Amino acid sequence: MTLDETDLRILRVLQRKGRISNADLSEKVNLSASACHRRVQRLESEGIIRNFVALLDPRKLSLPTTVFVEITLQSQSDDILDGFEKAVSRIPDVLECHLMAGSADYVLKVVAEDTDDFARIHRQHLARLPGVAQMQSSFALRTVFKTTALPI
Amino acid sequence: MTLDETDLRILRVLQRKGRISNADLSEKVNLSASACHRRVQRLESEGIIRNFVALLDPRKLSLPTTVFVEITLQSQSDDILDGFEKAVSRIPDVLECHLMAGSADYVLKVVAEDTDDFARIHRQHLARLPGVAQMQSSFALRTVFKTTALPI
DNA sequence: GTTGAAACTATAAGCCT
DNA sequence: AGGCTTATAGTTTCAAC
Repeated sequence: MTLDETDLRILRVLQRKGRISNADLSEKVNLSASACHRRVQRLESEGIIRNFVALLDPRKLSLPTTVFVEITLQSQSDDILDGFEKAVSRIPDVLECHLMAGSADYVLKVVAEDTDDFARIHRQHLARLPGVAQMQSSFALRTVFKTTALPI
Repeated sequence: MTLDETDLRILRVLQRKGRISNADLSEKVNLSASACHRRVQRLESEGIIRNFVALLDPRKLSLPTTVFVEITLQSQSDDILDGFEKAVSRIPDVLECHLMAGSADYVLKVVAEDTDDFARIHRQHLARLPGVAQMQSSFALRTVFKTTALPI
């Protein structure tokens, strides 16, 4: 399960052009089409490549608002944490959930149409999350940039 | 540039399976292959679909550590902001940069191998960013979940 | 928006070096 | 492991409805 420089080159390309044809990819990494295809298959089956997705434009879908929500729980017992994580994972507007070190227990990344829509998400979903002691929402005024490409 | 329910169905599928064949996609959304293909082309050319990418497993690539970095600048003048944004966009370890309302000016999402690697990123890149007055880093202990699929 | 057909391209599997 | 060949499968463009 070790990655050589050719594997990394393949991954660097696929992180940016997920629908590149195998022929074009093989040319970019100086490999025959069949050898390249075998490597991509291996990277997929080993789970290095998780999946291929389309990235959509949040603004064109009227979801330009990103909000980071810091949450402190009433306690750090496993039951409370599990219950919270299960509940939060069911909210489609929450794109990320991280368990944090330090002050807050969790940070959520939420997308919304606007502040009103975030108020709805808050009322309908966030305010009903179990075990929450405190919640602080920070609005992004503008997303400067965003990438899914890991620095490899 | 208006999206009907079929467009949304196409987008919902492609957000999760970016390499699904047009034949399979057309079946899922109850459309003929050619009509489906035309719609996907339109969604791409209109920029609703930004691009197709491979999502990699950060853990398998030894990048399991996510750090949120809150940054306050020395001033909010356009020059300072532009200089900061230009510089931060050149750091490959920074996956996201958001201009924030409220206390901090910017929030960065950074990935690293471990705390030592983050120390290197901090020393090599973050500490050298122009116009920074204050910086506070918050480590994620665990990413509970993460998706790129917008709630449409 | 649908169907069907044609030319092209990509993918999978087997075999050789 | 890479590379080559063949068979299968998928894509793209066209026409006509």
